[in-house]
Amino acid sequence: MSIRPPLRQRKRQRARDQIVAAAFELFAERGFADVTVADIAERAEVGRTTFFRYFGDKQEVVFSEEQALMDDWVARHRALPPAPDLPTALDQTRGFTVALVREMTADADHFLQHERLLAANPELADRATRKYQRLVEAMSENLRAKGTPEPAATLAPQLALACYRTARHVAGSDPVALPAALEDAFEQLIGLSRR
Amino acid sequence: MSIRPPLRQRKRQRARDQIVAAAFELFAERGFADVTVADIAERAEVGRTTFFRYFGDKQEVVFSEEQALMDDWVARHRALPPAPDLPTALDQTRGFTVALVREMTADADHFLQHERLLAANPELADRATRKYQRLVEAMSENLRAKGTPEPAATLAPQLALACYRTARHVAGSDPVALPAALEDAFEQLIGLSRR
DNA sequence: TTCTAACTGGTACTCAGTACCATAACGGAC
DNA sequence: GTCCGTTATGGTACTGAGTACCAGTTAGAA
Repeated sequence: MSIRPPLRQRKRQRARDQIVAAAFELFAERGFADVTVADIAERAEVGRTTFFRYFGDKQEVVFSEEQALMDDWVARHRALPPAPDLPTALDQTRGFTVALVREMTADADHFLQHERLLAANPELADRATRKYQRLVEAMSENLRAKGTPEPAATLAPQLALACYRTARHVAGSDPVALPAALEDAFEQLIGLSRR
Repeated sequence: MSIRPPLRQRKRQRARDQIVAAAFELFAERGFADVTVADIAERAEVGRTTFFRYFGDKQEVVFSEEQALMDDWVARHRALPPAPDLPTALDQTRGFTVALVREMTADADHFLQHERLLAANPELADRATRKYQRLVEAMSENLRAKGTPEPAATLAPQLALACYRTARHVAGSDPVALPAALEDAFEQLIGLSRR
């Protein structure tokens, strides 16, 4: 007896996959703004209503995969050892963030496709910002739970985000240059201590 | 002959003010989500079309005053002396940001009213985040124009934003505690150097 | 006064997102 | 297999944001 999930669940997954595939096809053809939810539903061969049952809004489908990844990384972050002060927390966050970004940019094509969508649609970039913000807050929450005092628990992940944004600016949308730029930004930040 | 602007311009300003006043009244009465643009237009005694001529969307009216303030602060930032390296840039940015936040929180009632709106409406908080991000980018632009090298030009303002967010988390929505919390966050950050 | 440009508000439209409902299909019971 | 409750589906109908267009009005200059 195989461990495959029940039919219900498989159907759900298939419908979801169809919607995502249809959406990305259409976005690539016509751009995010010129695709309606009805278009996506039609190509995915589901009702318009069904689309909204799987995704809260049109933007959400763009981040469907990222969300799962992020949840995974938050869980991994929870397993990290305690960091009792800011320098320790920052160093730990540095290692974690660099690893996260390396994974995010590992599939360069996928990363670039996503980048292009965000670059062409400010509303999507805003949504991405919101996602990052939530990730950072989850990291702070984890640190706090393991005894890192305030404001270090909040500050360390926020500083990591600052480094990430800086790297994003310096490296443009080059997925290869991004990890190195991120390391450099952290170097500059930590380098404040050796002066 | 007085230096008052021509009638056209005064009328424009009055219409704009009426819309803003009507909007904030209604938001206070019913909350942002339960007020339609048609409601605002009606109370302001203008057509629905006119509303959209003054504000790009319903959210924008919430930030109408903040936007003018920010433009002003960006101009002031442009007049700051050059900062040739990261420590200098960070120190300069620290002073600037603290002053900015002190002004923002000076009118405690106004600040709190705004806070409540953002707290109750995540979409508005997102929009605020976008505004901050633009402010930070403008600051980076200024630094770059005056010769601050990368990544310091990008990093310094991003670090300031990290401190601000940290302060926001620590101080909650207390406008009195916020400036002090911000100073503390900067202390922690700069304090990395004295270790 | 007259002409032009700017401003206005109305109509009509598209589309996102929500509420509701009747129907179909899964999956467990016997 | 049959029956039944739960869950998923897709359709209809609605609200409200935002856009395009247009005809009428008004400021301000000639």
